[in-house]
Amino acid sequence: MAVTIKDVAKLANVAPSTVSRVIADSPRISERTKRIVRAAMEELGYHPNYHARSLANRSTQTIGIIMPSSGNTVFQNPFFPEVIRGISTKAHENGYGLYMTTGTTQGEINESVRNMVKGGRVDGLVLLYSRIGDDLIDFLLEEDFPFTIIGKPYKYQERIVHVDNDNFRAAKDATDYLIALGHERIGFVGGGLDLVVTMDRLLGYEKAMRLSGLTYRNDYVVHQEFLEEGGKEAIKTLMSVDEPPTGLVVADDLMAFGIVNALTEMGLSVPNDISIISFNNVLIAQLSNPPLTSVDIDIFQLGYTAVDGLFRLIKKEPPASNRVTVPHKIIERQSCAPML
Amino acid sequence: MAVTIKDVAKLANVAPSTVSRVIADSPRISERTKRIVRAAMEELGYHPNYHARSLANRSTQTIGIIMPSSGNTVFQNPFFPEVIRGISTKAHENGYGLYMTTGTTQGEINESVRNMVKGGRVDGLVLLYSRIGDDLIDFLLEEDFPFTIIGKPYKYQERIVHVDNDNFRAAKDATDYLIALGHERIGFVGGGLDLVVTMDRLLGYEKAMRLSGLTYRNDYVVHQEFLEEGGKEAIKTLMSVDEPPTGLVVADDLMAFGIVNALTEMGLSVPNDISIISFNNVLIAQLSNPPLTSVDIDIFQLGYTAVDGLFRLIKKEPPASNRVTVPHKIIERQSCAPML
DNA sequence: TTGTAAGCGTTATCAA
DNA sequence: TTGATAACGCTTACAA
Repeated sequence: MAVTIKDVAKLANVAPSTVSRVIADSPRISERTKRIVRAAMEELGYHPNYHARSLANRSTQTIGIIMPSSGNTVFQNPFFPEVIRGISTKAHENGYGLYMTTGTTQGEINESVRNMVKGGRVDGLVLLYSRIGDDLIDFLLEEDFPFTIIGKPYKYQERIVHVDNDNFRAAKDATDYLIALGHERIGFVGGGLDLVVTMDRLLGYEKAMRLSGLTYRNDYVVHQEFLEEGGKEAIKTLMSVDEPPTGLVVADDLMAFGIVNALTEMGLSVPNDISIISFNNVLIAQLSNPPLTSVDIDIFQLGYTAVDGLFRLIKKEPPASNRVTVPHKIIERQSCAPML
Repeated sequence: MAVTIKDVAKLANVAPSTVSRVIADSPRISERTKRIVRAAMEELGYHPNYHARSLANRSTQTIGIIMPSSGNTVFQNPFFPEVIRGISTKAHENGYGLYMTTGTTQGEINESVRNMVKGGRVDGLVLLYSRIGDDLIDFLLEEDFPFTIIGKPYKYQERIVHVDNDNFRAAKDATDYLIALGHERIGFVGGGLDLVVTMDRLLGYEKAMRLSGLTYRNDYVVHQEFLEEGGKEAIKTLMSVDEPPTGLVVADDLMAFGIVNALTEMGLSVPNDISIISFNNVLIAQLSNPPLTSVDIDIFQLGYTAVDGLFRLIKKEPPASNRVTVPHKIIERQSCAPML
């Protein structure tokens, strides 16, 4: 059996409560007693039991990370490691650890979130996605449980602390970039339509098209998963319409990469035949051939800031604002060319 | 205050212990009682408290992941997301969650591991690296705490369950591959010399060189961090010796990628001026220009199998073998050319 | 088949 | 400044 606070108390000739106070470095304990108790802890190799502590304390020093379903495929997209890097950096700065489960279905995810929350397993949650109609949000709000969202909540935006890019604007900028190069037949490749980020970017794209007097065509808009495969599927669809687009706004680098590869296989060239601008600016964007012009959304910062907000919530400090917008910027590389 | 087992007991008109048994689905409780209790749980929205449970139980249903120091930079290498993907898949299959802390220094890591272990925060540990002289291993062995290593332990190999590639052989294969292409001046770029994997691969490289009667030159061997930057540094050193190598065995794709880029900047071409074969076969290897010939080590499987072994340990099932070797294979792409 | 009661290892409250 | 003692919410002998 492990050594407990009682063993230490016995050895140090004090009460268990005193030991507890020494652990907490309470100012109401004499330096002398502290020394003695600490010596006893040292001698016995004492370490506080985490669960007993959390139970008495109602605090866990850990935050939960909720990923979109199928953690299995999610890690294939470099977005997630990078956002976790931001999260873990901030968490670590505050002595917090990270807990994550991966579920294959949304049902599994919901179940595991309920367990985390109701079971008191974590002090707060960061949601790495925002899906339209997600009932997790209602649940968390109802429970009054601290959480932040990376992305824009599909409702209750004033009530939910979230960190996001201005995706509408970013997509509009990206589209305008293509338009400025002289493109008129511009397509859009997004992720699932149930993701808020997809909607925002789609809207930004649409706005740019309309403002420039270009026609918005339904068959120029395709939705796929944020994976290389998704890109390949998307481009097949797009190239099969009459008068295929000459420019593409793609919501994810990995998808764009898939598109470039598929195009190359078809004997078409980027940017000579088709220009592509994508989102995220992960390493792949640099490595792609040609390197991709991509909208940098500062993924690390997204994660870091979300945790910052979460800590405020946990400490019940009212946040300055419920929404933090992380700036984006277009990184120009070689996947876009002017129309002749 | 949250709803507890007592509230449920009261509503269902049974003792708390009965409720507990229903949760555990004990066969010694009548179906009728189970129904009543479950209805009560439902009605009150009861969820068991995780910490109380773990405390009474001494089981946490979570496994800890230990990464090499500075989790901050570690996620930049795609090795880690991929290995975590394997880990999380297997963990999820068994209803386990993942806990991870990131430390900036080895001291911080050690401290947080001690806390996890002594504090009973996790049921077992997976170490994602193996460093020579790592005292974590002695600690864990001493505590008799379940853990597995991805890589080869630097000592006690018969006692520690670990999952590894045959890195000696893999490096020998890689070197032989270059030799078969006619290269004679072959360099080696590895990670930190304190990593066991580096040593194994270096030894394999050396063996191949000697067996083929080629000279092993100290100035052909360089060690750097497993990052793009590391690669750039390495190649600077290597190109400054007299008679620089014409072929390179590089222990990591990301490094190799850095090398290729640096070489390109110097006006040299891969594979025409220098052939490169690297390790890991992550996405970057495909994307690099030229695509890299790389030794696939099945990272996912490494993670998956390590957790499998860990569960055996936790359940005290003696494992078939303490060492599992995951097969490697060379994926040929376009970064190697024959010497003329 | 179910109830009683003693832990599990802390923290927090109230006295002293 | 310290000590008793009652929570915290659950599991598990031991009884019944």
